[in-house]
Amino acid sequence: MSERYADIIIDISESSVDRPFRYMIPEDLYSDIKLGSVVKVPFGKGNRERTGYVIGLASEPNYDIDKIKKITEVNSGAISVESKLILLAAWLRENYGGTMITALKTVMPVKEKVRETRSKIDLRDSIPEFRPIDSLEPKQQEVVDTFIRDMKEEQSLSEGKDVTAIPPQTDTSSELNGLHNSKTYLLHGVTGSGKTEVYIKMAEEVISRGQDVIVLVPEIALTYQTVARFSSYFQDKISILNSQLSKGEKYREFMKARNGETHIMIGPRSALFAPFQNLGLIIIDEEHDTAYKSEMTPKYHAREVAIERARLEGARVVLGSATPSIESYYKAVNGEYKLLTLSERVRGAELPEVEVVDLREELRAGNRSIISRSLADKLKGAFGRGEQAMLFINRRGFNSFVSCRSCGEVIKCPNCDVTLSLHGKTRLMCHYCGHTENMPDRCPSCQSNMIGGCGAGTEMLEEAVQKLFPEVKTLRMDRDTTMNKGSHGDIIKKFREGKAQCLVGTQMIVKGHDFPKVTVVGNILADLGLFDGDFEAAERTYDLLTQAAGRAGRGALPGQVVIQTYQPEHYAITTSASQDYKSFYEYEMSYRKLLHFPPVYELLAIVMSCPDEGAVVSISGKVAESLKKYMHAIESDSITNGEKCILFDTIGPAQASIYRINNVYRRVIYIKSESHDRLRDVAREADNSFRGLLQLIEEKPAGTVDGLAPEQIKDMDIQFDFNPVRIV
DNA sequence: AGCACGCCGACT
DNA sequence: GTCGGCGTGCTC
Repeated sequence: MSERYADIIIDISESSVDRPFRYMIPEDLYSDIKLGSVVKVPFGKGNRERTGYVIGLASEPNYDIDKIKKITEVNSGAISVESKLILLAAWLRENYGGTMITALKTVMPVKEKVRETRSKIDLRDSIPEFRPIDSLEPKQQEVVDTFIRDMKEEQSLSEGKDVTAIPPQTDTSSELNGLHNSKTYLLHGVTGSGKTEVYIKMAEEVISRGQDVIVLVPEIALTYQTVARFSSYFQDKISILNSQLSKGEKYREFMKARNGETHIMIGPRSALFAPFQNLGLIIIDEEHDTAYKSEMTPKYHAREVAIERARLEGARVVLGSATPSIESYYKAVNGEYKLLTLSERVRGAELPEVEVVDLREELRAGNRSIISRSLADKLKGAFGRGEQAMLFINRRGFNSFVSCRSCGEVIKCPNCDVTLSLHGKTRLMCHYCGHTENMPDRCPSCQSNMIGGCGAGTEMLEEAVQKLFPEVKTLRMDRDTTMNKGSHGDIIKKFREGKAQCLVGTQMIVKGHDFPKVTVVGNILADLGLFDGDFEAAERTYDLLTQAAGRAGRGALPGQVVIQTYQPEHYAITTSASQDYKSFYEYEMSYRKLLHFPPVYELLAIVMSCPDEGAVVSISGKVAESLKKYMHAIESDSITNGEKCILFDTIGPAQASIYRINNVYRRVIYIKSESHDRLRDVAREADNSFRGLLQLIEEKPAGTVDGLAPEQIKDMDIQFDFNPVRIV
C-alpha cells in the first residue's frame, strides 16, 4: 500500500485552521516526505505558499479529490522530526492546551538564519578549577550500580532472552524497589553529596551503550559548576545550550544531536527537545526548581514532559535534588519512581551546624540591627580567619518600590494592581505591562518631598555589614547589580577568587555554587517567603533555607549557618535547620492531605480575563455555576456506578491575586480533584460553557443575556493552568 | 492568518 | 448607477 497523501498542519497560529489538511505527494517527492518533514504547500483562496509539518501519511484521499492540492517542495535542509516528537507534541497539546502548531513548534527545532557569532563568555574559562572524577565514593557507586543493574535487566528482558529468568537476588532492601519496573528515578542527595559525579557516571554508561543523554539544569545554574564539570568530562561529545546562543546556533547544536555528532546535551528546559535519534537517559538536576514550569503556552512542566518522552522512546529519567519537590517525593514513596539516596557529603565534609535565631528576642535584647548578635559573632570569627561568608535575604515580591515616608503612599502602576519598581536612580517600571515613568520628586498624594526607594533588601544588608566590619570588602548580587549580561558571572568570579570576603544577595546566590572558602551563611529573614500565602510557600522556604545552608562548609573547613526568623517554631524552619527532609515531608503532606492540595489532589486554575470588569465577574460566575452542575453529575455517577468515588473541590470565582494587569481584569476559579483525567474533562467543560455563553451574547440582542452587550465581552479570554507554580 | 464573497453608504 | 467599507466564512 503506497502512501500518496500527507496530513499537514499549516504554520498559522489560529485555532480555526489548527487541524490537519490532506495534500497529495508529487511522485518526485515521494521518497523525501516522511513524518515530521517540513514542506511548502499552497493554502487558501490565493494559494499562498505556506510552511507545513507532515504529521501523518495516508494512501487514500479523505476529501474531494479534485480539491486536494499538491505539496510544492520539501525543505530537505530542515530536520525531519521523528514521529515520536510529533506524538510528544500531540501529548503536550492534549495535556496543556493551546494549538497543535504551537505544540509542534515547542517540540521541533526551528531553522533560523545563522547570525555571525558574537563574543561569548567561554564557560570553560570562567571556572578555574575543575575536579576530574577519579573514583566515586562507595555510596555514590552504589547508586550508579543500581542504575546500571536495572538497565542491564531491562536490556535482557527486551532482547527476549531468558524472559522467565529470575532476576539476580540480593538481600539489600533496595531490591524491593526493583520489583516494579519503574524507569524514573528520584535521586535525593544532600547538598555536597556529589550528585553531579553520579550523573556523569550514569551518562557515561548510557553513552557507552550507544545511546544519547539529555541533562536539564535550571537557567540560573547554567553558568556554573554543573555545566563546567560535564563539559570538561565529555569534551567534544557534549553540546551546551545556554541563553547566550542565538536561535541559529541553537539549531546547529540540535543538528549535531540529530546527526549523531554529539551524544549528550546540557541546557535549560528547551534542551528537553533535543532530537537525539537514540535517547537513553534524561537527567533533571534540581528537579524541584520552578524554572522547569514553562510560563508560555503550552504551559508544560519539564519533569512531566521528560517522563512522557522517555516513555515514548524507552529511555530513563533521573530526577535529582537535595530538596525534592513534594510531588516527586510523594511519587517515590508510592513506588511510582524509584528512590535513590545519598545522605552524606563526599570527601568527609560534614553538614553545617545550623542555629535558629529568634528575632523577637533579639529585639527584646535591644539589638535593632538586621544582623543578630550571634551572626555578627560568627562573621567576626570567619573574617578573622580569612574565610568567606554569604548573607542572603529572600526578597521575593519585594522589588525595590517607592513610597512616601510622610503619608505612606506607594507609587503604583496606572494599568495594573502592582507597585512600580525602581530601576537605577529615577526610572520607575511595571514588570507586568512594561509601563515606565520617571520618579516624581514630590509625593503625588501629599506633596511631601520625603519620597524615596525602599531598599528593604540587599542594599540595607550591605550597609549593615559595612557598618559592623568596615575593613571587610563586600560584593552585592541582586536584580540591580546583575542588570547587564556577564556581570552575574563577574561577581561570582571575583568572590571565588577571594577579591571580597562577604557576598550579599537575594536567592540568586544560593543555587548550585561551590565556594570552598565559605564557612558562614546567614539567612537574614527566613520567614519572608512564608507570607506568600500559597500552598507551596513552606516548600519553597524549606528549599531556599536548605540550599542556602548547603553553601556552607563544602570544602575542608566546617560550616556554620544562621537562620534569623520571627517564627522559629514553624516546621519549615525547624526541619530545614535540622536538615531533616523526611520530617518536613511528613508535616507538609499532612497539611496537603488535610487541605486537599497537590500532590494528593491535583489543582486546576481557570483564569478568565476581560477589560470590562462587570462582564468578567458575570461570565466567571456563570461558568462556575455550570461547572458545579457538571462536577456534581460526575460525582453522583461515580457513586452510583460503584467505582472509585470522584470528588471535586471548588474555590471561587474570585479575584486573581493581581486583579488587574494592563487594564484587564482577571478572575480565577480553582478546582481540585484526585483524578487528573476528570480535571481535564472539567477544563474542557469550562471551555465549552465559556464559549457557549459568549456566542449567546453575540447572537441575542444586547442586554438579554445577563444584561451584557457584545461590546463588553470583546477581548474576553479563558486560560487553564494545571498545578500552577504560583497562585494566579 | 489571509483572501473572497457579500450586502449597505457616498462618489466619479 | 458603481466603488468600496470590512463583517462572515472557508481553507486540503
